[in-house]
Amino acid sequence: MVNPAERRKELLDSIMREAVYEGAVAVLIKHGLDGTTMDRVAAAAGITKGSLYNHFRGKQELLEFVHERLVAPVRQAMDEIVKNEQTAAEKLTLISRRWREYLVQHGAVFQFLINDRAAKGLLRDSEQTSRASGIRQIATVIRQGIDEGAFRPVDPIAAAEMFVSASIGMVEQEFAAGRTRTADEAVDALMAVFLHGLVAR
Amino acid sequence: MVNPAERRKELLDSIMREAVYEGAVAVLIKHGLDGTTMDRVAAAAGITKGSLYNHFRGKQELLEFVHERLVAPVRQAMDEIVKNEQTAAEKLTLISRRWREYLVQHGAVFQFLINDRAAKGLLRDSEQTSRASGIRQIATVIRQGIDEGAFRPVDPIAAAEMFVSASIGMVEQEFAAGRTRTADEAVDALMAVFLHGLVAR
Amino acid sequence: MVNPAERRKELLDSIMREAVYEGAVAVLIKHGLDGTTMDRVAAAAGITKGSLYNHFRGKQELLEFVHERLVAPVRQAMDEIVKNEQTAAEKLTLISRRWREYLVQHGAVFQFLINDRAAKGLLRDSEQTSRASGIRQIATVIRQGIDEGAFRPVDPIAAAEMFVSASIGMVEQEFAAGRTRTADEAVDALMAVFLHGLVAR
Amino acid sequence: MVNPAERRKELLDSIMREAVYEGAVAVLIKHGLDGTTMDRVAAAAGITKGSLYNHFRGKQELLEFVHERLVAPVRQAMDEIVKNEQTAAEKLTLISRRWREYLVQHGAVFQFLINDRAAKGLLRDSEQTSRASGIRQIATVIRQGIDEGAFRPVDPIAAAEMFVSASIGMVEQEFAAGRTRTADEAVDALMAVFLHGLVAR
DNA sequence: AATGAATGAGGATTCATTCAT
DNA sequence: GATGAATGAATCCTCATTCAT
Repeated sequence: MVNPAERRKELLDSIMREAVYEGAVAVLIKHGLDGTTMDRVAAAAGITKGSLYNHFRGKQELLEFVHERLVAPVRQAMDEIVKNEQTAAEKLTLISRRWREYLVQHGAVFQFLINDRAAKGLLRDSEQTSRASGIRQIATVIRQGIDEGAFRPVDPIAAAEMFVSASIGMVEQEFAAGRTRTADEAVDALMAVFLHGLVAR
Repeated sequence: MVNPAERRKELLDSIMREAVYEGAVAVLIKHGLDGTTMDRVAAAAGITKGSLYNHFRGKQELLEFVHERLVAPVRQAMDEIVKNEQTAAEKLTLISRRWREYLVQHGAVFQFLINDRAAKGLLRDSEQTSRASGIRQIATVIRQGIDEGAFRPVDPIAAAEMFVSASIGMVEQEFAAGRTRTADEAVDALMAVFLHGLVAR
Repeated sequence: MVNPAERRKELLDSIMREAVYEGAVAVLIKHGLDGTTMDRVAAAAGITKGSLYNHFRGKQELLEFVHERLVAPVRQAMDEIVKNEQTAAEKLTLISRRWREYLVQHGAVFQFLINDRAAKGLLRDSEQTSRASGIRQIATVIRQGIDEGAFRPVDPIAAAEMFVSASIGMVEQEFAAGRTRTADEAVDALMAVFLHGLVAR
Repeated sequence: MVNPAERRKELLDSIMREAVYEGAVAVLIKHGLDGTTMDRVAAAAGITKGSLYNHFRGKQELLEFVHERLVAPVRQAMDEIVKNEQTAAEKLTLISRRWREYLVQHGAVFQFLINDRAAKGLLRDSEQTSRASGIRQIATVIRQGIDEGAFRPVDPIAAAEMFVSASIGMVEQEFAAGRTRTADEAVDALMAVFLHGLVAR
């Protein structure tokens, strides 16, 4: 298909992008989005600033690349879960658990990728898309639950927005307060409220 | 207690801080948090940059002052609602509605005050405190509900975190997507899920 | 009219602009327009780059200020000459001589201010205006000559463009070739051609 | 003389230089001299930047090559005109017309080739030579006119400098002002002044 | 207490040129 | 001879903060 020369080129390029990815994540963790300068990313990636600009058109493109690499696994996991043969409730629980694992694992980074969305022009599109697509997926699951008669006829979009925000919000508060919850605790608490509501019967 | 001279000083100072507040809000709306420079705030407040530093130790203190003034009314409203003689469910509904009104009303500003929270070092403490105190209040209400037997025995803190995040998240999504919900729609959707859960009976 | 404080402010400001002017001219002479960086101008003016930006919105504004200061005397001289009670031919001769003096005197600088006009966005408006206004003035004089019956009915604008371009062009060629003409030689040659043409009678 | 291998090399080389010429002109037109980077030229020529440096020592040499190719036809035309069996006045008129056609035709490019001459170190020599050689040719024609008794005994070099500068200057002003003259208008105006002068008789 | 000029430490981006493959 | 990734020096511009008047 491709000749060896091209293959090597692509390999080198992917190695490079890998280095940039890791460098950028390191910088994001250490200095925050605002402290993530091209200088620092280049240094952390072991290349020069000039080289960075040979591979990324600018800061925004670089950050979108990093963002995408960071978010892709979660998106994939969600895609699979949504396609499963499971009840809507089970799917929501699974999604909740996967997210939590991922958020906690990438803690310091998500702290910034999640929050700065609208604030800076840097990620607007990709992040907006990413959060929005998560919401769409969850809305699909909720709609499934409603169709199957398992869920009450709530507004699926609104409910999905709540679910996403609440999931992220819990993790955020833990980071902010330095508190910690086990995955079970967190997922149980979330699902308890979302599935059965606060009102006793 | 205080002599007239001091009194006048304080009066002048409060007038000045008022001007700064209004100027800063105008700048926040127009330029966003990132575009909110000391220069612009000074100009918008009708004073000079030097004066700003005579009244605020630095940018962070200034922004915290503005933030506090912005958030105070909401906090007060919440305090009153929490102290009311109403059921927990009624209180949550009221809080939800008040918030929504406030968020939508201050749209452009909250857009930034809410989002940039953790991202920049600028507001960390005050915002954290502010969000955290909201969560504490709501947790109190939820605990009340549990004690009265109206709510199921969920983790009040976790539930409060969800409630706050979901409320803000819904408004955020509306801003981001350019969509609009009426207050009733939004509050009904929120309360439907939080009070009765997704699961049908 | 103005209080002493304002007066001092303005004085300081004008001293500063003077320093910038001289620094900028020095840099223009030494490094050319392309080598005229904000850094170098600041250094040559004995201030810091930051200060430069407190007084000029950007490079373009700075260069336009320098350009204006450089060109103003010529424009004034021309205004006066045009208003004189003299024949059109005398006026053209006078203008030609004044220009030559000025061009030769400011040699190295004009070299750049004159040439880069359209090439860079830096001076477009002001220089265009400046050259264009010179052309307009000369066209007025030529029109006067025609009206008085002293000049033939040529196209005044076209003739003025030729006169200006030819005047500048001669000096340019001298600079470029390292040659030198006395003012008399140059003016005589120019006026000989423009007043009486090449054709013998 | 040359073996076939060398011959093929030269052929390839000339094809390549042709591509570079066309690419460079396209870039000059689209981005201006300042926006003419080696990257863009390489891309427009369909080769890689590295290759550019295998065929041109650097940017200056490349631009001088392009300049030369651009100017050659005009020079040739002038050579022929100068050698003609015509009166000096006829030759000047012809030259003026040819130039005008060429300048207008290559508008966007000349815009930069002409103006930036002295400003940038890029073309100094070649352009200087090119303009200087034009002046020499015209001076020859003027000298011819003087020798034949048709022209008055002006300084031929000075007059040639005026003629060249005035010709170019008129076109420049048209570009700058967005105005347009027909070839006849322009040539008539130019020759009217240069041949017969401003003074009426 | 007000002023506003001065500061200086960044930060994003561009580009001609080199060089290993 | 072609390739194109790497380089690194330059350049314009921003802003929080200080300080003499």
